Amino acid sequence: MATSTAAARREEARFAYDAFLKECPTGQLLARISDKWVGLIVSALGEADDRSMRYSDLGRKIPGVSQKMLTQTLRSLERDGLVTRHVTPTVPVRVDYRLTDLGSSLGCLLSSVKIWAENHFDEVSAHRDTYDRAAAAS
Amino acid sequence: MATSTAAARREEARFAYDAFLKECPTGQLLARISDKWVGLIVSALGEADDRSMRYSDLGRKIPGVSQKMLTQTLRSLERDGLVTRHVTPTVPVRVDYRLTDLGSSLGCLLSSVKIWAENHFDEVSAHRDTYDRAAAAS
DNA sequence: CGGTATCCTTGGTGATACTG
DNA sequence: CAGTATCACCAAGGATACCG
Repeated sequence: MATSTAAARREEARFAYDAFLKECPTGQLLARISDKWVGLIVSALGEADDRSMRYSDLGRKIPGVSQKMLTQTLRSLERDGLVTRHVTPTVPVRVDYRLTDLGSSLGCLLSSVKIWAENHFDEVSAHRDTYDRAAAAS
Repeated sequence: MATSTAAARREEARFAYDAFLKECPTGQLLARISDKWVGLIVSALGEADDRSMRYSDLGRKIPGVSQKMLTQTLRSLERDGLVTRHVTPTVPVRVDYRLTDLGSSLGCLLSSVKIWAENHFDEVSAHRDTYDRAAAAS
């Protein structure tokens, strides 16, 4: 029936997208890396002394992150082999997360992006003002 | 009143977060750069011959992107001065988006990240398998 | 301290249709 | 062709409370 046209097309589109993801896994990985929290966590870890930090220190260093996202992101990073999780079974448990060599290599790139952001922020800001003023003048 | 404790705390937290954004605009910019579509669009544009592409070519080159997201992302990039929008008023209107020098400098960094993703994908994949097998063995 | 489980809101995202 | 506008949806993300 024609009633299922939209649904069918939708399913088809989703299938095509999934197929794309399988054929182009790089895009998948790139999307993961391009995650907001991944960038912040990895660069925070990269700036740390020993490339390692405690869970709560990370939470403090990255304002605005919830426990959930912190844990979730760290888990996925651990799964991807970018960080390692070291548990010290003292009385108050201590957990450290440390960048692996793989993670460090990514960390270098991400911190260069971060540095770019720092260096060009005022420039971007100026462009925004210009753009907004032009829009307001309409 | 005690009844508004949760709401108050929430508002306070939001305020603190906004304050953070103002004090640390770099994070804001970093979050914007770390957008999924920003990465894909900028690197697509960076790989183009003249660093410029037509709207519909971009849509075709980046599978899975909707018109909405494409337009929206391009607008924000234009606002930030990373791309320019050039309209050729022919009969079927032709619109080209081109990376600015600022955008190109970011494009270099993002494509290095993309290259990293390509080079290390199998490594990450291997880590994932190991991790998943360990989890399944529990 | 370092999580996990639960609920709930928000907004990102896509489908559709319409304009110039 | 290149948008804009609207709706509808679902999953990401945050708040909260509870374990080890």
